[in-house]
Amino acid sequence: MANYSKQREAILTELQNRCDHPTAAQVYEGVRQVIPNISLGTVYRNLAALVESGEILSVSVGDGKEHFDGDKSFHLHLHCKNCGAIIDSRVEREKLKNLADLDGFTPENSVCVVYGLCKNCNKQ
Amino acid sequence: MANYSKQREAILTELQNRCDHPTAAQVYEGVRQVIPNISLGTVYRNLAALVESGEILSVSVGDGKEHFDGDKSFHLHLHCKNCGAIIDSRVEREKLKNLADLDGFTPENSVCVVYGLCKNCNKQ
DNA sequence: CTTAAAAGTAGTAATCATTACTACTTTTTA
DNA sequence: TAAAAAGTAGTAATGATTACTACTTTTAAG
Repeated sequence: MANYSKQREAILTELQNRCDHPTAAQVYEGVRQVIPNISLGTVYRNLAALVESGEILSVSVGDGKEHFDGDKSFHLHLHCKNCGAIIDSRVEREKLKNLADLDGFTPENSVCVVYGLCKNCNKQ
Repeated sequence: MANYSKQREAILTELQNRCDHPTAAQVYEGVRQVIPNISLGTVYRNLAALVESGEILSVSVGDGKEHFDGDKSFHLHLHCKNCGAIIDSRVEREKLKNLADLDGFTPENSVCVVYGLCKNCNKQ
């Protein structure tokens, strides 16, 4: 039934080859090295499909752009409100309690979002 | 030095009086009951200021809009990918490990973002 | 094979949440 | 009490994302 296209593969590969959290536009720039005439719309459509199929994660930090993450293992995203950096942190879950000692990062707040299906939507 | 205005107070009150996670447009609609000619721009500006000062939280779930939360105590946000609902969950932190048993919510993925200042930006 | 339906794409136009801007009002402070 | 500072309403502009159209690639059936 199809979910193959060299564009989608290039997009997934691009995401898995980098360890930051690129936006759609950044993924587009990266993939253009391989497929020069790929369309930005194609990047958006395939990123959405990859999120939907669970192959990648979408990370929203509130900077107006959606970020994407090829690493699906559980980790925190430390977002600097000054420079906008998004830093991965594999802190033990215990430390989630008081949010201290995050490699020099000074935490102020945290927001956790769990994606899935609610009780009502589960029953169809 | 100012951070008073009846508009800002009305916006904060609106957020604290409701227990959902309204968007800027929804806050605007609510506050208009009290200040009918308030401007949408004023709502955006004050929401940003309230987030900056730490009085409210911004919650991004990846639906293209920013949501705001007057409840700053730690809790999970369960986001249904079907109906878009954002449900509060005060699950014990232990359960973060396997993300099961969230009141009938079927979890697929989770993303946690910690806001603050990174090591570099800390040193000015 | 080969051909028609299905799925995907490039490129462009449209949408819409958010931000910027301007003239005006309220608050502060000296 | 008057001038500077901060905030506001209303509108215009921005920019990330989505929709749309004509075209290409893939799939599947005879």
